[in-house]
Formats: sequence, C-alpha cells, structure tokens
Amino acid sequence: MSEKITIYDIAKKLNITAATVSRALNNNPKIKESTRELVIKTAASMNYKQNKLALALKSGRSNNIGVIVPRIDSNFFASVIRGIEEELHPHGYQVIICQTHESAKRENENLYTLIDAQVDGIIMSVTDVTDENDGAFRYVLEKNVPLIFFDRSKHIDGVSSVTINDFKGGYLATKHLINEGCQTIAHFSGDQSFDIFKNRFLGYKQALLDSGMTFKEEYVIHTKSSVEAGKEAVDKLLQMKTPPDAIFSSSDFAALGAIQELKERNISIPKEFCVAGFSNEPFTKFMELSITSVDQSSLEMGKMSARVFLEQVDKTDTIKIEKKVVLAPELHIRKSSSRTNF
Amino acid sequence: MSEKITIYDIAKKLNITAATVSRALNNNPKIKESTRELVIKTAASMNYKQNKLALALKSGRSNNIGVIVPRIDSNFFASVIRGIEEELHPHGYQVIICQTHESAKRENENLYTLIDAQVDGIIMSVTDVTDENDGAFRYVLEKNVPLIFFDRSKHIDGVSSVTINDFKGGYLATKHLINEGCQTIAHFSGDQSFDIFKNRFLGYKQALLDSGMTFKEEYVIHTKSSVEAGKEAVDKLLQMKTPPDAIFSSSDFAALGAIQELKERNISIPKEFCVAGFSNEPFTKFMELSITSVDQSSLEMGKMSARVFLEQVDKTDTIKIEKKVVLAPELHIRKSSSRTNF
DNA sequence: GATAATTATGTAATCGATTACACGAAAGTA
DNA sequence: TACTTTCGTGTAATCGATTACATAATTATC
Repeated sequence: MSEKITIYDIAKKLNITAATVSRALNNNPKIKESTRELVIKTAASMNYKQNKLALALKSGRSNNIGVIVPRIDSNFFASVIRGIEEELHPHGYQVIICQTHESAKRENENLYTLIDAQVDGIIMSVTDVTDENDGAFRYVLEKNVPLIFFDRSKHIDGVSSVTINDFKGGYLATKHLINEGCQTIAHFSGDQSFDIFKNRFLGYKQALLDSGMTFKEEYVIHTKSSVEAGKEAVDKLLQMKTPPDAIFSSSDFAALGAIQELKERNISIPKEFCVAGFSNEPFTKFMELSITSVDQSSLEMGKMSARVFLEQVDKTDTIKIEKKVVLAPELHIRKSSSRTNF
Repeated sequence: MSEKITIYDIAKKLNITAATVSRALNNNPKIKESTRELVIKTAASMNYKQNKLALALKSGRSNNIGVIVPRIDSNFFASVIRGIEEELHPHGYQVIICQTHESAKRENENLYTLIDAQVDGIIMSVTDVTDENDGAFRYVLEKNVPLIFFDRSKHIDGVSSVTINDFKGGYLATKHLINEGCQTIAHFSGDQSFDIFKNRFLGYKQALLDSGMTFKEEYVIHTKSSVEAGKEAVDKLLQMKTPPDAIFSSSDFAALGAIQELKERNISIPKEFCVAGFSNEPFTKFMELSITSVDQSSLEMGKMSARVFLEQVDKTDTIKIEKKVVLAPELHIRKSSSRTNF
C-alpha cells in the first residue's frame, strides 16, 4: 500500500516547512517563484494528493451536497439528480444521495445525517407535508446550510424552491382535451396535500370554467400514482350515469392504467375517449398508443436547483435570499388524445 | 446561526477535559458511571452533534462510498444505486454518485476525485474497456480502497465483481424463441468489447447449436442500445434472401425499435415474428404488446455489491480477497414472443 | 555603508475528535 | 500504617492542511 504523502513529507524532503509547501501549492503570492516551482515539481514526483478531509475540517466546507428524494429509481428523480450532478461537478461538488421511501421519519433522519456530515447544502423533494420534521428543517436553517426544494415544496421562510408551473400544466392539458372536442373531462388527482397535485387540479378546473364547461366534483377521482389505481378509477367512472369521454390524469402511471382498462372494454382511443397524463415518463412515448403528457423538464429542474444552491452557498453572511423559480411546463401531444394530428 | 457545539464546550461547562467527554460519549469503560451520565445529559441539552469531518480525519474513514455509473437516469443504474443505498444506509455509509457519460476521461477523473475525497470504497460499472485508466485503477488499489465492479466488469487482480450470468440469459432467451417454433433467429449484439454483450452473444450461439440449428454470422447485427438502431437493424434483416423470423436483442430499446419497425410493415407479432430483449426495462411490461425480456435483478445486484464492499472494508490488512458473484438471470416471457401463453 | 522597505520563510495556533501515557485518588492487602 | 492495585481523569500528541504573526533574508534608498 502506498504511503500517504502529506505536505510535511514534501517539506522534510526539501528542508523547508509545511507552511511554505502549503503556500506554494495554493498560489499564495508571498513566495519565491523558484521555491514554488520546486515544491510543485517535488509534489508531483512524490505523487502528492491533498487530503480533502483535512481541508474540509479546517475550512468547514465538505464540498459535498446532499440530495434527498423519495426514491431514486424513478425516471423523474433520477433525471433531476442527473441535472444536479452535471451542474455541480464542474464546481468540485460531490452529490450524496438519500432516499426516504415517502417516510417522514427517514426524511428527518436523512436531514440530520447530512448536516452532521457537514454537507454544504441540501436539495430535496419533500416527502410529506406533515409538520413532523419542522425541527429538522429548523436545524438545517440554523446551521446556515442552503436548503432548496424542488418539485414537491413546503412553505418555509428562507428556503428556496424550483418547481414547474403545475397549474399551467393542468390547464394546458385540459384545454387541449377540450380543443379535441371532449365534452366531459374527468380528473385523476393525486394527494391534494401536495401543492403540485393541488395546482394541477386547479389548472384543470380553471380550464373547464374558462371554456364555459361545468365543473363537477364527482368527475374528480383521488388516485395513487399507479397503473392499478388508474384501472380502478376508470371502472368507477364508467359506472356513472353520464360517464366522461376524457381524463386528465395527474400521473402518467394512472393514465396508463386508464388506457389499459379502456382498451379492455373495447373503447376506442382517441376516437371515443381521450387521455392525457403528467410527467412525460419515457414509456409514454414508447407505447404503440403513445400517451399525451405534460413534461416537467426534470433535467432542467435539477440544473436550476443546483444553480440556486451555487448562488446561495457563498453568501451565508448576507441576508438570506429566498428564491422561487418556476419553470414552464410543456405539453407533449400524442396519440392518446389527438384526433387530428395522427 | 447556532454556535457549533464541540466536546470542548461540554468540557468547559462541566469543568472537565475534552478527553473525558470523548470517553463518556464513546462508551469507553474507564469512566465513572456518574460522569458518563452527566456528560451524556449535558451533551444532549447543549444539542451537541459529533463533527464527522474531524472524526473522518482522525480515523481516516469518511463513511462515504463512491458509485460511478455511465449515467444515473437509466432504470438499470438507478435501481442498482437504490440497492446500494438501501444496503449501506443502515451501516452509516453515505453514497456519492458520479457519472461518466461513457467517457474514459471522466471515469478516470471520477476515480481520482473519489479517492482524494477519501471514500471508503468504490462500486462501479466500467465505461470503457480501454486500458487508458489503468493508472487510476492502480491508484485505487494502492490506497487499499475496496473496488467492486458490477454489470460491466474488467479483469483486474484484487477487484471483486457482481454480475449476472449473461451467457445464461442469452441462452434462455434464445432457447425460448426456439421452443416457440422460430426457425431463424437473429441477434442484435451490443459492443462486443464488453463481456456482458459478448456473453449474451455466446449464450445465443450455444442455444442454437444445442438445438441443432445452424449459426450464421450474417444474422448477428451490431446495434447500439437505441430504438433507432433497432429499426435500422430490422430494415437490414428484412432485405436478406432468407429473413429471420425472430430476434434476440441484447437491448430492450433495440428490441422496441425492432417491434415498431415490424408493425410498420404489418408483420404480425408474435404470430409471424418473435422478439425478445434484455434488461427488463419497465416499459417492456407496460406496452400493449409487452416485450419478453431477461431480467438483470438490478436491485439485488446493487445490494450484493454493497455486501461485498462491507465484507472487504474491514479487512484491509489481510490478504485481499477477490470475490466474483454471479447472479442468475430470469427470463420474463411476454406477448412479443409467446405464441401459446397469451 | 547604514537604514528602511520589501519579500520570503518559519513558528505555532487552529479546525474537532481520539487515545497512549502519566498521574493522583481511592480501595484493597498485609 | 505502609504498600500495592485499581480506577478515573488529565496532558499532550495526532490526523493534514491553512494562516496570522513573527522573524530572517534580501533589496531599495539616501
């Protein structure tokens, strides 16, 4: 095993002190050019590598940033993380991943662990809207560690966020269905305690009203984000006296379930029934019957979150700036809802 | 901003030394029970948190592990990372993510960065089989940092690996196509310089030979792992004098492209033509025409890699044990190839 | 050539925790 | 009572790098 070379080893070899070596390697101006060159050359020949842990302890900055997500094996979260990593890598930051599996307890635990590991910032998508973790969030803010929410956000003073305009996304999708001539549009809403789902719902509602259509509560079905939930919801809808002829689902997975169930019942899509989803999951465009969906620009969301972090990380002493970035959603129209284009 | 509480602060408050505080908090036996309790109580009341960086510097262990993958926004890699995180989290390790985007240069850079950040181990899927990075790999091994390859592996002494039996996967898929009555089976092979793709090909070949079928080079098409590549490959195959009536693709994406192109040409699947892929990407089972695919047990691969790391991390002084774990692949038979089951 | 100004280097503290060694106090033994 | 154990705590070095301050070496100025 190779010995660990420190600046002391270099100093000893050159009969100078570690301070001089440190200065030479850090481009400190108060150093003779010849010594600088000698030190740098010697350091290279001895295969010296700076110990980042020592530096981190001294400076109080670990050059690590923590990212907390419900789970990593979802295309959306993975893309966001990709964006974060790509934006932060050139700045010398490493990305530490934590998963919560939608458990407030684990979220809490992860927050404490990351702070204790001295991360320089935390970017996260919250798991639950309960206030259970307020202590942990306060702990983060007390330590003056930049905290940025993406997608699923909470209203906390001093916390920045990067989200998309979910209202507009819901509005666009619904308006599109109306334009395709759909008469009665149902909505699969997610957990309304999350802003993102609430806003998608509000956008849906507004689009109906703006087009002079009537909004009826019974066409709004609470579903989980799963294929199974989508199937069950369709089953429920089709039992109504006046079933709808379109669905705007706040989840692509539920939209897929809906489509599968509709096909099962030999209802022709998009002729008799139109479906639009949300998230633009990769599979939506792979399907033979590709699915219309609202894109969340996940990669960009990650990059933007990283940029907000970079803006804040060096200004810990100034007044904390709370930045709210809202990205524009983009509707991808595909076969599941387009009666004209395909 | 809350002051950072150190063991010195606790010591001062109690009129004892930091050494005693440290001993009390670490369950050192040489300490009076009453002082221990007092220290622990005081530490809690002052909201003391151990500085992990100081600990890391002292102990030489960062409790971080590095994971290097080509990209994170692919279901396979994300699942593996999920497995690694879940297995290592209970042991107090944090997972640092690095991406290479298939660039040997970035892989090299990531290896050095991780070692310089003093990670306790590295789990990775190699990007390229060139020897360009041998220096970096040697550097890792010299530092006695456990290195574990998963999926895409390289033959390096002292490096453990966790892979699936790609040969068997290729064999199973091909054998299945034969059992379905296919007469001429083509193969989409990936980059043959990777063992995983070579072995899938060899499994395919062996299955043909074992069934008394003739292997012909011209039915093997080199494709990238993309939908487009699959389409082009089908185009090529259908121009042959005797086109095949089945494809075993080493990539699910290429398999999807093949299916799209076949449908375009009104060739009925699976009646006239069967297709099987590899990886069991989520979309393969979502399709209306679901795709037969070989599952790579990605979650388990991640967990197993983490376990191998744990086995090795504490035995740096003993002889380095090189462990090679090979997981069993599992064929998921679906509509794209099953003439009987559906 | 003597003094002031500049430049390069050394000394030592610091970041926060752990731990070998030393030492005083209490308890045990004769 | 005198001497040996045992126990609990303090002292100080250590992990590796940075940096304010002090000092030595060099150059500039008259």
